[in-house]
Amino acid sequence: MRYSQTHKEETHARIVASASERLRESGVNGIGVADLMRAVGLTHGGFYAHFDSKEALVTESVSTALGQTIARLRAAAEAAPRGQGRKAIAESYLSAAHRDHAEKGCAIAALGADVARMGPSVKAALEARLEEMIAVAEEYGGARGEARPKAIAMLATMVGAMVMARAVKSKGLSEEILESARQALV
Amino acid sequence: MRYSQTHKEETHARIVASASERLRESGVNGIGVADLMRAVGLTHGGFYAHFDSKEALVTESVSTALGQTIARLRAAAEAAPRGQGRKAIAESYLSAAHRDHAEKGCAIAALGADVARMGPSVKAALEARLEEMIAVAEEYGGARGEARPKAIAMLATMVGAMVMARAVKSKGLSEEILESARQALV
DNA sequence: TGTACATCAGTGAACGCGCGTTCACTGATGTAC
DNA sequence: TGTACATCAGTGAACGCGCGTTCACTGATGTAC
Repeated sequence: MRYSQTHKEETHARIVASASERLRESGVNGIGVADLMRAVGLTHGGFYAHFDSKEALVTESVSTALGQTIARLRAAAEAAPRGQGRKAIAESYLSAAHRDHAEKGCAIAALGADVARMGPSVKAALEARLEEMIAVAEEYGGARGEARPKAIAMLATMVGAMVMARAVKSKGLSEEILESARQALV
Repeated sequence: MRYSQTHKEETHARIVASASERLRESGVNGIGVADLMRAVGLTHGGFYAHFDSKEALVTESVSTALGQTIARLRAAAEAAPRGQGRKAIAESYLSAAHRDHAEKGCAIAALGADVARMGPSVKAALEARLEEMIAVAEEYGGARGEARPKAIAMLATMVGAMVMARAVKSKGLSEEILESARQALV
């Protein structure tokens, strides 16, 4: 086919963008390479011309997904009135929309436990993005002193609340979990 | 074989006890029925005499696992000096040992995202145990007023910190996450 | 400008293997006589 | 007490299917002449 010089890179990016959603939706072991390729209109045979392994795709997908989440949190903080950045971040993350659309949401909440069972390169990719996330939370945290541990604890509360809110059956308890976390992050 | 009246119940319990560890270790889609049965010295054919489906085993396994976690947290709180229950719960949960042994740890941190993708009966089983966990956190939370939301937020912080501490590559950041969550839950 | 050719992104069959589930069967046991 | 039998927990082969990965091949393209 020999398209333009950037054609392969564009296809690669399309695969990652699509896979990052499908993986968050189904879990790493919940969807296969063939389905991930089919989702962008390709066949599975071509997969290994783009990635060394499924794990390599997961690595890129997690990084891409978290990059988007970070951008969203930063945008929410910047759009908020002065001094309200922390609150805006918490409310953006702890929304019903986020809970109901894991495929567009935080990859730590959706795939954190899967990544914990994978190799060091996936964990390193998640870690690099987590450091960016900590930096954002720190910047808008409004804490005087101890800013970094407070930023980390804030993220832990958000991630844990999202995992719990999704794993529970009753809508009432799910809402209560999100609201409790929001209150705690005032 | 026709053993004693309780023989089948004992085998059933042995399968659940073993599976609850293997599932936390590997994730719901990371280990199969045959391996789970092999782990207790049985063959996979007998599985459906004990459970309607793999999902039914996951339901029982999650409930059993969380029952143990709740007992452990309660024991830590009861062993602590008066007024130190909350701190004892946080330190028990946010330990390096817990991070390094997911198979013996909290099923919400290990399997929460998997449960979120499963049917209502698994979610209902997790929810029932989560309510017990909230009750324990509330009892020892030491909060005056707003005890329940504070208990929920505490659990969210613990679960999220554990997920993040396990998903990260560097030991330093992992420790920092646990320590930040401990500080936040003073 | 027109034609032959080298490139290489993507195809699809195949590899060995494990998945969840079903089912006819086995054989050690407690019970009935 | 001794023997025949009904029970049923557990066995293992088989179902159709999907898994991650490999590889010989295709065919539309940009380039060289």
